[in-house]
Amino acid sequence: MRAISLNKNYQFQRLYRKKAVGVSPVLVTYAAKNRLGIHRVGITTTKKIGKAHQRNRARRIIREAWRLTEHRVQPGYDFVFVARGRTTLCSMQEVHRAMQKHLAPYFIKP
RNA sequence: CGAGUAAGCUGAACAACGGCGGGCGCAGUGCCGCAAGGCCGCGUCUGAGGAAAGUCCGGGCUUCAUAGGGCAGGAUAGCUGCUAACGGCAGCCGAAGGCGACUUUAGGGAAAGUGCAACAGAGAUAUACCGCCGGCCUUAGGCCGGUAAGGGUGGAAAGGCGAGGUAAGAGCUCACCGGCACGGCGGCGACGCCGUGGCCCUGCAAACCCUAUCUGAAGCAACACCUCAUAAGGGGGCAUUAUGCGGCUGCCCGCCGCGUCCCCGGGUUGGUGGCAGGAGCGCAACUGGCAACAGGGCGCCAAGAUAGAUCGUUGUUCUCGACAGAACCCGGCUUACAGGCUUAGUCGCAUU
RNA sequence: GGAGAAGUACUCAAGUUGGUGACGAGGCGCCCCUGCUAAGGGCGUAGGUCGGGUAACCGGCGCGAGGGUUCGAGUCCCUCCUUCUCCG
Repeated sequence: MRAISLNKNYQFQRLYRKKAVGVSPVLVTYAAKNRLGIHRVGITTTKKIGKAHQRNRARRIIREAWRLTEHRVQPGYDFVFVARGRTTLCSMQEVHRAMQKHLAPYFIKP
């Protein structure tokens, strides 16, 4: 299934006000419950990371990691992933591992 | 073989599985909707660059009056051509550099006018400090006059250099060179060559300026349409129907509209078009032209997103992969860039 | 995506018909005042880098970076870099 993406600034601000649920050198994750019963995901790549090419690279890596993780996460939450400087240099597996760690409390219980 | 010059091309490839944007088709008639239609599924085609970048120029397109008049402002600056246009490109001219192939060049006007040239120096657009020469007074020396050859200062000192000439000197005279003016010849032209003349004219216009040419402004967050709205209310300033205010435009004219501006308050920040068949791309042994380019022929349609699509894993190969991501579209310029390839000249050495 | 503005020492900053040696303030160092500190007062360094000198000191380069015009650029022109602001 396709995830609805967050695009409005106030939607991002709602998550930024909370504490990050996971922090690592390659990824920062924010999470909040919504009442829609579906996933909504936003990706932030700031200008600090680099030019357009580096930011596109970081977005693709994060999006691929989310694609492999999505089926294990309980629906009904908003997530925001923030790329950091090292995200453009590392491999997808590193980001994938960091994301699994950050989202472990939200996994579907067996 | 070595060194060096110029121009151009390219910008890792392949396979499997999974994933993403767009177009087209099919299907269940599964879900939503009154409907148009949308979502889900399958198949198929297609999917970033030479700079997509910087936003430095030019144009298309759109709105503002139908884009109008004048001033101010801005831009360009050898000539001829090319182009939709340009500050771009091509060829040529002049100047500078290089043994050479070749490269670089904002390169109009300083006798239209104004301004600036600090410090140093006697003097900076006009000059006599030292010196040289002559005359007078005459002890050293002083005074008057002539002189720009020599010294010194400076980025720049009154064309350069040699000879004649002179009291000493000086384009004062002469030869050559340089600059200027006039005439002739060649060239579409910039300009070049030749002849004659006299020697009054420093530099800076990327200082003001003059001359010639061009120039209305804003920009796809433009703009058009649909929907919801921009409300109601409160406070304050200006104005009292135009000699006012707002818009087109920095100012004046002209035109259009009419109460207007600020704060509080509360609300909206959705959708569709614009949007990709265009000054389009590719090919060649076509025609004209030195070339830029123009004309014709054949073939092709090739991203169109809207938080923004090209990726992940595995395997193989090589030269081990740089700079880097379309956002309305084109033509240039500039800047960044691992490597690889091609073509055409030049110089040196060796051999024939 | 588009339209603009700025950059001068550690910080805030002045610098116009282009002219010597780049004002100033905070800061910093030393001294005085105090039992000690803060505040206050006085003096000083100007800061960086390269070269020379035992030292005092002298010279060159430096105004975001690189070129150009000029005898001479913080200033004028061109190209880049960085930061900030605005855009129903």
